[in-house]
Amino acid sequence: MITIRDVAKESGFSSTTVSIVLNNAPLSRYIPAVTKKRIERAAEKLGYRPNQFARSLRSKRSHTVGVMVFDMTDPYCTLILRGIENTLFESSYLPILTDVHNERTRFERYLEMLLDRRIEGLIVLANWLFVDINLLGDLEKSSIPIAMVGSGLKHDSMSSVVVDNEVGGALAIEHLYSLGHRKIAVIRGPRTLGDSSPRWRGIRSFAKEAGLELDPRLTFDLPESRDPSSSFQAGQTITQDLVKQKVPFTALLAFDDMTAFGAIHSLNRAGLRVPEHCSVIGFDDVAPSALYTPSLTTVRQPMESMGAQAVAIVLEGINASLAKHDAVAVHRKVAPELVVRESTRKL
Amino acid sequence: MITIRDVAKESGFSSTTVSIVLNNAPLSRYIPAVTKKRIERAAEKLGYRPNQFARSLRSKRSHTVGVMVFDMTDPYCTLILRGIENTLFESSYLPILTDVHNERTRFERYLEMLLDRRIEGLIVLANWLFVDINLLGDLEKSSIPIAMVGSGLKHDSMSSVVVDNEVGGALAIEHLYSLGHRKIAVIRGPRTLGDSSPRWRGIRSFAKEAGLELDPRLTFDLPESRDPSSSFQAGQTITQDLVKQKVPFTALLAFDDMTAFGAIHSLNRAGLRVPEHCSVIGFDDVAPSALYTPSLTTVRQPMESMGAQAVAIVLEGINASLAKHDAVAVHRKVAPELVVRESTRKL
DNA sequence: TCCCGAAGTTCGATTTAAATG
DNA sequence: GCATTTAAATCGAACTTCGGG
Repeated sequence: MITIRDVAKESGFSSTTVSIVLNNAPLSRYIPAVTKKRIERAAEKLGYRPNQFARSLRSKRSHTVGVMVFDMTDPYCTLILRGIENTLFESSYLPILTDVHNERTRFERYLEMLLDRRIEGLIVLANWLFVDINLLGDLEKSSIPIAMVGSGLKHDSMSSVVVDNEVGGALAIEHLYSLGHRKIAVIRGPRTLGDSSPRWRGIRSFAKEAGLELDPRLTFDLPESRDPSSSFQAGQTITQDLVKQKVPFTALLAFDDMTAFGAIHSLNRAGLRVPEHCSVIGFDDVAPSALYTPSLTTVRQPMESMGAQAVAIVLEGINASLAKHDAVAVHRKVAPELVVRESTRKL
Repeated sequence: MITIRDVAKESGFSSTTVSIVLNNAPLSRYIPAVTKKRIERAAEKLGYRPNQFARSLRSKRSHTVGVMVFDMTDPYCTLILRGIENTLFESSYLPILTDVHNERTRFERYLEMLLDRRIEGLIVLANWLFVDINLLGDLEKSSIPIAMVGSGLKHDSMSSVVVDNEVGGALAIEHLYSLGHRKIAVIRGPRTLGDSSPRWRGIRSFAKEAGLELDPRLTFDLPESRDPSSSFQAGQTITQDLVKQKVPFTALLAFDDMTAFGAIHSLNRAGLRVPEHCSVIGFDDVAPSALYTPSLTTVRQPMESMGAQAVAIVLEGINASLAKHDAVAVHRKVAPELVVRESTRKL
């Protein structure tokens, strides 16, 4: 390996000067262009790459951001991760991605590993359940900027980026309503999931305003579960029961896209075609939704952008602490967007 | 921050002894239990965490493995990544995940960043196209163990883990044949993709053996593209043309699951129900396949296991180089598995 | 020679303080 | 004081050498 001393020897200057020149340090403005040229040429010639460990040891910076996902296999993560990765790349930060599988021990172990690597910021993708207060305590004391994506907990030492669930819920029901649907089945999210109640609030407040009645016999809750793909299963069984119940309905509003997939599956089994016999709308717009048969009408979360915003917040936090002003936590609520595809149609 | 010297002071021993005890170094067998206890207690009490930069600087080890994905949004990646993550976690290695978006510049930049961080091994997830010889050259000279997952290139300085495409192709056609199908449309992979030709070879050799005739008018190729989701599009348009062509067929064998989704979509549009009017089989068994309507019969790649195997190979390589024996590249071909679901049925 | 522990060097960079003309 | 350069201290752990019992 080539060290800074090799470059010093090759260029004929001291390693101090080499360091100053190659880092464009403040002092470098005193250094004449010829010297710089010679040093740069020497470094180039030798293929010098500074040792990051030595550099980090001295400077106490890692140029690294930790990313914790609660479950990678959830398609909800994919695009958010891409947004994160893209934005970090532009700033030359390297992400360290960890997947905690919704397990507490994994969470703790990974958090420790990340802090050991001196990550300068942390992004938490809390895509599904798992809201543990103690756990947040562990995070707080780390004193690095933290942003949570996709979970509504407002904590004042951690920033957050969430979709506006209330608006989203309203958007969904409004779409069905405007297509002429009046008997609408609703599958709400699990009670303890932060997204569930605001989304339901949005639905109810639109219904009230429009004079639409939501039949309690057509309203269901997803069960609690730490497995995101379970919402497919639950969507299936709930819809089975719904059909058996014989209370008529012409549309179904699902808590998320996975639930919608499960619902469509069961509707088909029962001989009900989507959208001919029943319209179905989801939430999220995960990647498979566009590829489904029929392609799914849904309320999109701008996931890539949410990831990008989380990074922006964390990077600002890092810069603030470098400049010794301390940044306060930011809470951003982003607007969802209705995406109309094939699974809904006029009554 | 608490340093080793603080622990030394607290425990009353020198930092040398502390280092020896805490790392369980060879010399530690001379150190009496009481000393160890006292040092461990002091470390515990102070909450000592060794500085990884200092440690790595000295030991020249990073306990880090690089993972390069060619396109994260490809659902094919998800489970492989989980397999990788799981296995690395067990060995206390930390993955650094990079997504090169199928772009050469990103590839180069990330490779540089990873090598700068002194990754001890590299896993490349070459899920889709992009086979560039020069690029492999860049990799080779890095002299760390490398394993490629999902791409068939046999390079003798890099290990690889791939599914047995020939067996897989045969499995797929055999399934359709055994259900009584004789007029089978086939959508092959892109010509330049490594997986395409062995898969086709498997199909043909089974057909030959079984006396099944493959009508050239029912055989198509996916176009080249660097976007994995394009195979959905291509599957759609090819199937549209196929239907228009009016050459009768009762089953369709798609290159991969995405293609199958596109095909099902177009069949539905044309009023052909799957599997009632046409059976469809895919390849890969990506996560959405189980959730599709109808759920997709497919040939599964054991992706999680493939990821795990890649890690195992790389870790072996690392250990070998630590022990000064040099490891040779390993090429593993793993067996695919037929997964029968709803999209195929007896004629 | 075996056991126990410490002093001092090293890893490769950054940074401070200081020396030159 | 100014422009230019550098010797030496520093970051925190690991390892080599050495000394005393």
